[in-house]
Amino acid sequence: MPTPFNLCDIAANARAKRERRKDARPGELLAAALELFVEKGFAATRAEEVAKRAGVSKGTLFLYFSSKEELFKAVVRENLSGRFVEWRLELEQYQGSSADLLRYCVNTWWERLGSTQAAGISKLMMSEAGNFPELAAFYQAEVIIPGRELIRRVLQRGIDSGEFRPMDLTYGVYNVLAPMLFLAISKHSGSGCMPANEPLDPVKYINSQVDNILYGLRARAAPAPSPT
Amino acid sequence: MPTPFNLCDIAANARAKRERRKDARPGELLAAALELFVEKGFAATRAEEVAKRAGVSKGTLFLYFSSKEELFKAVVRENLSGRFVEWRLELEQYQGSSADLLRYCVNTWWERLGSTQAAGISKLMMSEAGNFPELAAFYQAEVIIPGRELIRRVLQRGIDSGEFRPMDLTYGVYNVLAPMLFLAISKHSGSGCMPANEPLDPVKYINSQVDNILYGLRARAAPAPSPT
Amino acid sequence: MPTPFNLCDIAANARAKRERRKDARPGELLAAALELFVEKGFAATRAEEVAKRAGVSKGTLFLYFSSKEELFKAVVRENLSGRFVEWRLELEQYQGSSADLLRYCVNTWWERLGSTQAAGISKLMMSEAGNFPELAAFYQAEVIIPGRELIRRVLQRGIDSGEFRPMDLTYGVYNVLAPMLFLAISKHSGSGCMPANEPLDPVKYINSQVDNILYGLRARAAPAPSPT
Amino acid sequence: MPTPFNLCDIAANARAKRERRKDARPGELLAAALELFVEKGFAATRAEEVAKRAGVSKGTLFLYFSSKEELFKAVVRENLSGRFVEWRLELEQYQGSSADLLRYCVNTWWERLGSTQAAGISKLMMSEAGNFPELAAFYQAEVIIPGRELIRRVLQRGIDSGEFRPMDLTYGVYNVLAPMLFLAISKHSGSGCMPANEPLDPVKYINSQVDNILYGLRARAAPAPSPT
DNA sequence: GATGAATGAGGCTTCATTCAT
DNA sequence: TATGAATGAAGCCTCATTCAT
Repeated sequence: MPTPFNLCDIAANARAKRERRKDARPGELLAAALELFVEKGFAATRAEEVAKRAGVSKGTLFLYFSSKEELFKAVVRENLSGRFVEWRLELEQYQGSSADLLRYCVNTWWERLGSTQAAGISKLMMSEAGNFPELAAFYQAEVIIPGRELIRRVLQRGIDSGEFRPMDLTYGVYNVLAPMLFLAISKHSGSGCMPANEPLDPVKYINSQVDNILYGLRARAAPAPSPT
Repeated sequence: MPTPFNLCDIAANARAKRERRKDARPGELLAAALELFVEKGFAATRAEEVAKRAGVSKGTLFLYFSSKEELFKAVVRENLSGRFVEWRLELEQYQGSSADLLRYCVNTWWERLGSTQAAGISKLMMSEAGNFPELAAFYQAEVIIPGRELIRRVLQRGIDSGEFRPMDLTYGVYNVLAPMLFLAISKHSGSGCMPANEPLDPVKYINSQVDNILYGLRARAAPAPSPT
Repeated sequence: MPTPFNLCDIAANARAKRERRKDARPGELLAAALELFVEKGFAATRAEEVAKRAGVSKGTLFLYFSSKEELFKAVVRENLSGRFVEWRLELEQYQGSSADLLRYCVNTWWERLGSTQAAGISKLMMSEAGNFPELAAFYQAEVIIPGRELIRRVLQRGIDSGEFRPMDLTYGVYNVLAPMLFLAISKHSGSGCMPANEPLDPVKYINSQVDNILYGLRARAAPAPSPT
Repeated sequence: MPTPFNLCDIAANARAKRERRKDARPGELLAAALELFVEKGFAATRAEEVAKRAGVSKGTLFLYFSSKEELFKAVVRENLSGRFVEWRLELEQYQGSSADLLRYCVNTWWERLGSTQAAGISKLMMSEAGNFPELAAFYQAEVIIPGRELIRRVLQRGIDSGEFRPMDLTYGVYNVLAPMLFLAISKHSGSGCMPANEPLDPVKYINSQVDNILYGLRARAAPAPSPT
């Protein structure tokens, strides 16, 4: 381009640079939103702060997401719902014992989700679902139902193969889900849950829990019947 | 009634009624606050709505509690902190086996706390602790520390008597706490946690969990070592 | 009265004691109100705090004064308006020179009013008159007009006797009033007026000011004319 | 205009106008705030009314000033603190006699500050300092200390040159300050201070006061000693 | 007369969302 | 597209005044 620079050239140049970064915008906003939603919760996170952390202005946020609720849904899709398909495939192709699969399953969850910011979304939904019914319905359909189904399949596999005792899976899944959710919650609840001077070591905790679960699941004589 | 009424009787009677009403106010406000805090969370609960549900005006609330935070602390004291003393005594006087004590303990918790509104406070703290540091510190000192101590004592009792295997109690307590907290959370998280069409039956869930825990705790050969 | 004491007797006894103190009530309330009005201003003084300082309940305050404004008027009457009559008599009977009378006058003002809480009312009116027009009108009629008149008489006496130079008294009175008001203000303005580390010594200040005033008032050749 | 308009020109122009508007906002708000603070006092001025008088909404005010107190500080900086530097320079370069400097000084004060709204701030601080300690400390440091220092220098100059008699400057400054403050107060106190039918003519008042001051300051035999 | 519980209007401040540029 | 100034509804808390007792 020849020399006679003018303001319009500069503007055009700026516009070009802007457009080059344009595609990255939603991703940067989603990352910033994830961090802040997990840190402060949905209601307590200010739209302006999300924008600032993503390096854009408040107006730009609403250019990409029509409201704070839509931003949240996009965060859930990006970090949770979108991953169930590949995960299900992986579990279906697992070759070892069902006990190993369960252990693998929980550890994998920890590595890929539980230990990341994404786990904070679970904690968040538990407290804010009541105040934001539309978000609750969305989360229910996109995350909770598919997630439970995954665990159910692993347990059913163990029962079918004779490794696990027969059980009512509707409750059985919670033997697995409860410790996972609890760990996720405790990692994101600061002093609201755990004494500050005794933080939980996640790997130790997971192994302690899986040991317990497997004791309970293994096929053998029933435990002393509960006195109900 | 045959005795002769006079003005003094009437005045005394009136004053008594007035004072009875005054004495009832804090309790009514605390009950309304507990409901709303559990239903909506701390930040999302409006002071005016607490007052309305207690049948008084906005100003009256601040006559009894100097701020929303103080109201919350009072709710915690009324429903949680205040009960630890008698509970500890009860556990110390228990005569049966430690396995029975543990089962009794968890079931009692469910009857007296877990199944009541009070359990919602635990869920609430997990999400709002980060946004209200002073409340978090208060809750930590008044509820979390004493609660963990109670569980720890029960497990230690079983270890000392040879019923339970030796273990690192810092993690052991979570084998008990995690299912309790999870149940408390799931009962107060609406659709944020549990599928709406398959609600958790608490008693079944608790027995399922205690069975598992006791399998894990019983003194015997260690389980297959976790592959870490 | 014969023996059969009952609750009504006790009540009657209490009522008697109450009535014995009844006449003192308004005075105690006025004293408390003066203190607080001077300390905090009219708008910033809470009715309840006046009542508490007087040792009665909030309701009692409104029993004796129908509103906060009426309470203020009563304070002004008690502490300012009511004293002008005797003061005027005293000045009219003064025997010495007019210079001495002026010095006596200012020093007396300091002893009886300026150094007391009452002086704070003047400061108060200057700032709150605009927000409370009815109080302003009241104060104007009951205090400002009579007070100016007193000074004017002293100066006129000096002019008539040839001690003071002739002057426009409408402005002349301010040569006297300004330092008095300034002193009153500075004593009641805390750090709003005077540097905290150099408080004003009232007696030194008054003498310094009267010296200056008398220089200016004495009958003699006019000063270098102001260049207007 | 013959030159070819293009989009860039239009955009640049628009941005310029917008920014001109933005830059004007703080000034408009400060002007409105000054008026209202002087008229009603700090506590009695409602933030919303400041906004309305500046032609913006309540929210906009807090966009520029984080709280009512910060707004007030900005008003003080804009109208008082910010002017001391240039004023001190001006006084230091004055060439005439110290008597003339003093007269010039007081008249200049009247023209630039005393006769403007800014003088109302002084009155305001005297009454509200006690209720807003942080504002009091700010005003003390930014206005009172520097202001006194200015007067002190003028008097010291006269003493050094032999025009004025030696004196304790700590009290001497009040011979000058008192009439100035009194005038400022009386102009902004409405009927709280001055009889409505005899308003003070500031120039006459000032000259009357300066005449008096200079009589008192001139180097010569001491006045008749005060009888203390 | 005396009490103090109750009221509710009013003030400061926050923040999601809009829109002119 | 991108900006960020502007809006105004909503929430917490205060306090003069009322009134049943």
